[in-house]
Amino acid sequence: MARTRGSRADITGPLIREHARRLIARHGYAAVSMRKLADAVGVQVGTLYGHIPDKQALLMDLMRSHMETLLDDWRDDPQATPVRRLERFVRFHIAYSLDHSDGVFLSYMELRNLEPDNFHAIGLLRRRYEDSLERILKDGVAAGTMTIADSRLTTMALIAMLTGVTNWYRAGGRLDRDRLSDVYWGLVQGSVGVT
Amino acid sequence: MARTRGSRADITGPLIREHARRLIARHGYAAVSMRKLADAVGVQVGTLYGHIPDKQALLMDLMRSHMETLLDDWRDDPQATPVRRLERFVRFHIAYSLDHSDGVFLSYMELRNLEPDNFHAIGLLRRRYEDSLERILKDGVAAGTMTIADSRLTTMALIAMLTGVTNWYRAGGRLDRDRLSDVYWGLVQGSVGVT
DNA sequence: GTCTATATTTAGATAGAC
DNA sequence: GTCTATCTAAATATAGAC
Repeated sequence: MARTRGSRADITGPLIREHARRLIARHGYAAVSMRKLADAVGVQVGTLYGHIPDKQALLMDLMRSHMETLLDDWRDDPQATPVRRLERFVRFHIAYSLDHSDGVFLSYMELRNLEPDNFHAIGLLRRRYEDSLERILKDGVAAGTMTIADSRLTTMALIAMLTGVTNWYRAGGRLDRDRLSDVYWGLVQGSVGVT
Repeated sequence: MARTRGSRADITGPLIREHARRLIARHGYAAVSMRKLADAVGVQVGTLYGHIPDKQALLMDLMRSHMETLLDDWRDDPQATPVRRLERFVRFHIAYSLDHSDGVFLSYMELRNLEPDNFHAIGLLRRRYEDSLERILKDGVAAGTMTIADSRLTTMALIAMLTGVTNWYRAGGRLDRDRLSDVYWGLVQGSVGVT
């Protein structure tokens, strides 16, 4: 039991990431000092550097893990019809965005604070996710069940529309989540001309 | 001609705002120091404070003037049909977003850096703009030329979709602006069930 | 109106004790 | 693994000269 003062090695690392995600999502990367982060976690500043090399690495860790979880959670079903696959994508994206709103917000807002190499790496992961949607749209056109003027533009437009839900939806509000997804799915169906 | 050293009172104020808009849109409010701003403008730090009270007032000035210009430039035409009014809104919003991309981006990203009173004031202006779109959608439903499950949600979804164009559109790219607006207008028509 | 100089606070990061 | 103490740089803002 030769423990030092407040040692809890197993949980401090995750705690730092949790608080950093929340604080940066709320106030922005540059506005969250290492001291404020340490205060939120309940440790001293120096302690942070036992878990992360520097502030930029912390941001990159948050963004990379967010994108990897997103890509890992989304599983397209190539057996289903394109329309059904699109519906699954819409409902998945909304649910994921609401369940991980801080991560979604942060990953979108803090791209500009990544150093060039990190920016490029995250860009590749984002592109993979976008492409998985574009694949569905192209398959829908090929199958004759969707009408789309420009699949790339439509991909970007739909993702912007769906992700925007994090900006105004508040739990306990006028709409419940199922109803929310239903309405969005209706908008998407119309916009891609589902027959 | 008793001018002091580099005095050019008439243009320094506007120059400060122009550079601040560009720098904050690119790097974020907290990341742009008054020194960096002064460097970009070509004056010393102290000079800035002859034109603005403090950094927060500068941000608020940028956001307020942006919203007021937006509201002033958008003129609905109550004589036209709802569908025609919606088309005008879509094309206006895209053109405005591309012509003022720094201002649009900044006004969206830096809301969280406004002090409470300022946040509230900007929120009211944003709400007025949103309401002008929702009015069109409601009129379209009443006229029987649009099918909309939830006008408020659809308003937020459409604005998010249209504003998203600033995130990926680059002048000189694959699409010209007219073609871009055409495609977006097609998406919007479908999503609100224009008959 | 602008510059130089400075007051004061806060930032990211590290060293060494426990 | 964590804390205390500290280094160095950079932040916002102001005072007074020209």
